[in-house]
Amino acid sequence: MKRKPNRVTSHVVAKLAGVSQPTVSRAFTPSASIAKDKRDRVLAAAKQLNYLPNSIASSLSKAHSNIVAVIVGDMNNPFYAESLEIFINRLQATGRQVLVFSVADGRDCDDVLMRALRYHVDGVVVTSAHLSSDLVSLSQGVGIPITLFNRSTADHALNAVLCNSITGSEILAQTMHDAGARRYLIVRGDPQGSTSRNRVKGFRDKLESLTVLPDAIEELDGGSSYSGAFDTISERFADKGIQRPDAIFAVNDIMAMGCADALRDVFKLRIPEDVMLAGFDGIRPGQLAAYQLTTIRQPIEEMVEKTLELLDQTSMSDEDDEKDLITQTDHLLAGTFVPGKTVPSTNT
Amino acid sequence: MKRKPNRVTSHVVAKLAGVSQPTVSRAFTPSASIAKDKRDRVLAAAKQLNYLPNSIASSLSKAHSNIVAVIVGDMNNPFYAESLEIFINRLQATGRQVLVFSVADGRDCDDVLMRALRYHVDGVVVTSAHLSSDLVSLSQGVGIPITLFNRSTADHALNAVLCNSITGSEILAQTMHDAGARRYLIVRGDPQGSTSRNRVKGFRDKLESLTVLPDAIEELDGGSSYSGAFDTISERFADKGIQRPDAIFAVNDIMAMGCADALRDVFKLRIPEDVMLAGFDGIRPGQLAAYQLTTIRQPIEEMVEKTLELLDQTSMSDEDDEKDLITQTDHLLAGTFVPGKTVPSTNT
DNA sequence: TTGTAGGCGTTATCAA
DNA sequence: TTGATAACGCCTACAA
Repeated sequence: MKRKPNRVTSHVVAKLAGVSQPTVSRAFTPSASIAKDKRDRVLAAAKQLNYLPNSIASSLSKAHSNIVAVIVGDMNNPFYAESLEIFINRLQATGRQVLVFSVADGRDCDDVLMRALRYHVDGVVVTSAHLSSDLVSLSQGVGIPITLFNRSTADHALNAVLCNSITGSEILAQTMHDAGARRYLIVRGDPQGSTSRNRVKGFRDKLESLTVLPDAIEELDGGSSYSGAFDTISERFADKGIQRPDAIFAVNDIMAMGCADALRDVFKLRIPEDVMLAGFDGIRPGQLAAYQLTTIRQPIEEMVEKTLELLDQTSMSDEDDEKDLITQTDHLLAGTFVPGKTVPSTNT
Repeated sequence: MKRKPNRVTSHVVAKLAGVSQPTVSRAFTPSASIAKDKRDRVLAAAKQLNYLPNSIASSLSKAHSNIVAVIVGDMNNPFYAESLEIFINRLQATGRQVLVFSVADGRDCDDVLMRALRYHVDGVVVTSAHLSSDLVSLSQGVGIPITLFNRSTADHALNAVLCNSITGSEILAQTMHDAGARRYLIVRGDPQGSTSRNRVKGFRDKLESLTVLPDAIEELDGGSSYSGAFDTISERFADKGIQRPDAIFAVNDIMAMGCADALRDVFKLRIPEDVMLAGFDGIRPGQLAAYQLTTIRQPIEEMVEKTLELLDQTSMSDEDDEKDLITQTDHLLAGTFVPGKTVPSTNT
């Protein structure tokens, strides 16, 4: 159980450079005040010895770790893959690193969050799954800020950054209605998830205000995935007895893609001539030539920016005075309507 | 600059539980020998105080961090997104965390690797970009193992895990040849990358052994991306003067998808009737109804498993005796031929 | 600008 | 099994 032989620490470098250990530390701190020649001497010694400052030790003495945890759910949904990449790039650009965690589906999010907290990360971004309120209060006790991304909690216990699902869905409902849709099918995602619920609600409410009768609106579960939606459509359209919808709203693009493929390949239906289709998210593959979905694009870049901003604010705030806490709330950003080719355009 | 007020450490818990500080540590170590009643008392106190063991401090005392760094290149290529997810799941399952880094295109990989090394990670997985030999030797000096994933180095300075590109490409060449292809177009990826080079080589060599003449084989750059390949095909096929190929081999699926869309949507060509097409990787979107690519599926799960195995072996090995070092080499795993529908089948 | 001394929160060592 | 004590490698005082 011997220690590694070549553990080269700042002390070793200091000795070689003929300076004190803190001077080595200063040489690696851009803002520190140190004589140029000493810094050069230290850096030379460091290079010679293959010395790298130990960020772990640094994190221990400083209060923060320069690490942000990101908890992702379904990486098969390009929306989350794209988001993750942007988080990584933004954080890297500001000298921070990303500790990623993946949560299968439902419950083990708590476990994963606990791990993140143990690393004393500077903040946690949750893009998926539900947190138990125990864990939320724990994180607040420990003083690590959490921000939800693309979802929110009923009680607004946490900051959340989202694209405005309601207004987005309303636009899609209006567009389909204008294009002459009469019978609607909504393919929802996780019924527990706030995002799917809001999108469904926005869509339904808008249709209602357009005097579409409730029994002209059908709703099915698409499991939030390509294959789930594919199967749902396959099953629904297989039954020729029931009247088919002429407009389908999938609450996210990945499901819309599943719908599109089922409609075209299994039932030889044309989109939008036979059935019109809309999605939500604006993911890249949904805009490929094979799909060109009519959808709402989430402003991912801005959402990421906002999320990080909130984390920083929250961690800045001194938790001495409880009353001074930043109010936890939802932050809604507007999405962009993408016309696409899966709903006929009417204004030309 | 006051410290956080509620810093609850093992000392605090120890005091409340009426034990010594190391006993608290033991209570959180499954394998430690500690009386059951004491452990219970400690855990109760910990819960009451919202105490979580500080993994950063733990990493400092122990020699390792339980963190593995994964450097990803192009997250828009689902192959890497899928791989990353599997790495995360595997590592999480074994009690380790993943620090992800993203490398834009070429050069800044060194910077990112340096950061990883500073965190004294247990290992580094590189799925993209080129490492300077300086950095490689630095990492070896520091004693942190690096394994390449889906790429290799010319000098075998590092362990690498790859799918056998040569044999895979040979199968594709044979299949297309059997299907009656006469004029071939290879769409390559990064010409610097070992993976693209090997796939091109395997394909060409096989064609040569089938007595296809070199001037019946064309090669173009597809930039390793959907849009790059889309553009390349668009440009090439726009020129009707030059004879068109009747078979296209894109060295990865994401480019094959770009080729497919360009062929179908821009030039109204049918696949495989007018042009046959093959990819490589076996990514999920490439098997969607809209594409159903003929391709080679990389055994990602096994590749990940092997990669982690190599990291563990290397970090186990005592670096006292230089001679005992595990030999760095390429580890080739076999891919699976996926028939798909973009090359006509001939055996039925 | 530089060096000395102490602390960050944990695990390892060694007696008891 | 338990507790005292010493690392782990850095940063932040503070004094020179």
